[in-house]
Amino acid sequence: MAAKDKHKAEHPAPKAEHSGQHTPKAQKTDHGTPKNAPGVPNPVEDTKGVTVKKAEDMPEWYSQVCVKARVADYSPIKGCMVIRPLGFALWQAIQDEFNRMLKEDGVENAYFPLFIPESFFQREAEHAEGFKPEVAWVQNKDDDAGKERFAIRPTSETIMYDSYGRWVRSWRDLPLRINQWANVVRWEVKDVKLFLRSREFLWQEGHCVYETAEACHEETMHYLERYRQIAEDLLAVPVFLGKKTAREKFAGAISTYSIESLMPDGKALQMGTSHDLSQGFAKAFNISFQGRDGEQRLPWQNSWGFSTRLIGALILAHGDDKGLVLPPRVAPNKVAVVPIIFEKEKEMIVAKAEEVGLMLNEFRPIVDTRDEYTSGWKFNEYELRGVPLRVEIGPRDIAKDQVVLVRRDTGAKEIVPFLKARDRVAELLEELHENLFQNAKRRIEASIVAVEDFAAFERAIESKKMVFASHCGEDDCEFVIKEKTAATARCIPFDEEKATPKKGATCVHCGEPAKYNAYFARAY
RNA sequence: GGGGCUGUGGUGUAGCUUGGCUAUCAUUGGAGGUUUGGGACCUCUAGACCCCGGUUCGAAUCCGGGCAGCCCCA
Repeated sequence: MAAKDKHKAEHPAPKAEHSGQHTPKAQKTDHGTPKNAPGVPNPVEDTKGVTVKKAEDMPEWYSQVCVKARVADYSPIKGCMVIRPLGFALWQAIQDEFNRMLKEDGVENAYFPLFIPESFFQREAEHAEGFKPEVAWVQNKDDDAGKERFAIRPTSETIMYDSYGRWVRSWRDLPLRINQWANVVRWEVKDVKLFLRSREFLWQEGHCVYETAEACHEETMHYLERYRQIAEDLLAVPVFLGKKTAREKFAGAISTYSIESLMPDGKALQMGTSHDLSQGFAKAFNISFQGRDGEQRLPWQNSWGFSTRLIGALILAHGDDKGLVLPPRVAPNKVAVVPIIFEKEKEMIVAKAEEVGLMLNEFRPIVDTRDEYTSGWKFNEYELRGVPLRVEIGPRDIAKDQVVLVRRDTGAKEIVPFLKARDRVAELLEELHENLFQNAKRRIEASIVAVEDFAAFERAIESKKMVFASHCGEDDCEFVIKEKTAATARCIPFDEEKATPKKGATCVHCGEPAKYNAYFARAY
């Protein structure tokens, strides 16, 4: 069908353009929405909607929502995924916001190679050991016999710091602050899941070098706060901030800090990490500088990252039995305008819908004027796809100079005068964000239980809760807890008061004196 | 790391136990018509046995291996 209508989807054409009269037949030929028009779906696959309830079978629900809402799709290779336009639009919205932050902070984007020489990995022993099980290697036997093999990056510390070693000479070169948007490969074998655990995923990784430990630590914390903003203010997913235990920290870091959330199935999800690398990599990669005093010194480094896993988080956190619910600030189309078309008034109704689309242009509306689908079909479609607000406009509304607004989160309908629609849409989108966030927050708070003995710990984990408990801080003890319950230490809260055990408190598992309080849960 | 379940048009399925003619049904796609305030209806049409090997006159069906998906345990 005509390419002309491509514009209708997201950029409604002015009313005047449609003032010419056509016969119904000609109209269909000239004005039908083209396949693959942006925003307007072309349902080539199953369009029946999600067949299981979220609360009853979340793994199946999650998979169906990803596939049926056309966020992502499976690929022929285990653990690899196709990110479809809707999923990628979400990623781009996250990128846009984070790039804005980077710019504000003065961190620059760059790009380093996908392949890393094996010898680079071995320079930092703990790092090499930590990533060993999941690195994928490239070795072409014909060309490279006897030569060093290459890793496909699971993370880029080593390849980047090799360059940094040559770039940093003087204190004047510091701080060196670079971010990279890239794909990485971690060869997971078990429990792969779209977005949440895949062999290849997209992420950003910031890698900075500082003159002093203080400056380094400050920015390590600053980016943890940036991640909180991305999760909570952009995606409406509540998180808590904390420090990883020694067992769970990044291989090669002295401290790892993370933002953690709890999904509705009781599983914790790490949504971003910021690592204080101290001087270990600087030593291993010969990054040094001449200080202000003329002495040769080692700099301090951090690295921080989040991935497309965030998309999985927002799907799990907000979706419902009808499908996806997109938090308004990342939704590529915040509004879907659905005209209620009646044959005899078709021209007028379609024109009005386009006028509404134009009025709401800042919200990138989908204006679905196709007449080969009924309005009921479209309602279901945009609900499945998670569009935050639906605007209905039919003959009754036109007669009364009004539109009908329907929220995706609550399903609440309201009628607003035509001229007030734009302002009301803006308000509702904000309310929607807040409502999603508060609902998730209440759910999470209700799912955390403080326990003092191990029997209660096991019961709580078994009933899909997150546990807050005192721990001795011993790696072995933490390991045994994992063996027994499959739960891992998620983080030690920042709040000193929360993190410090009561006087005389003992470890929830081994009974030794407690060193700190931490959150435990089964995790993705 | 261990165990289990599953794989048939784009999607969901019947058939498989007990091998046999043109692989069932619905939906989706295409064409046409009639419709449109919560997944409309009619007519015509297109489209599939995961891959490799074995047993057999004959395999979607039985056997072995592989690949992929899902679940449970650790």
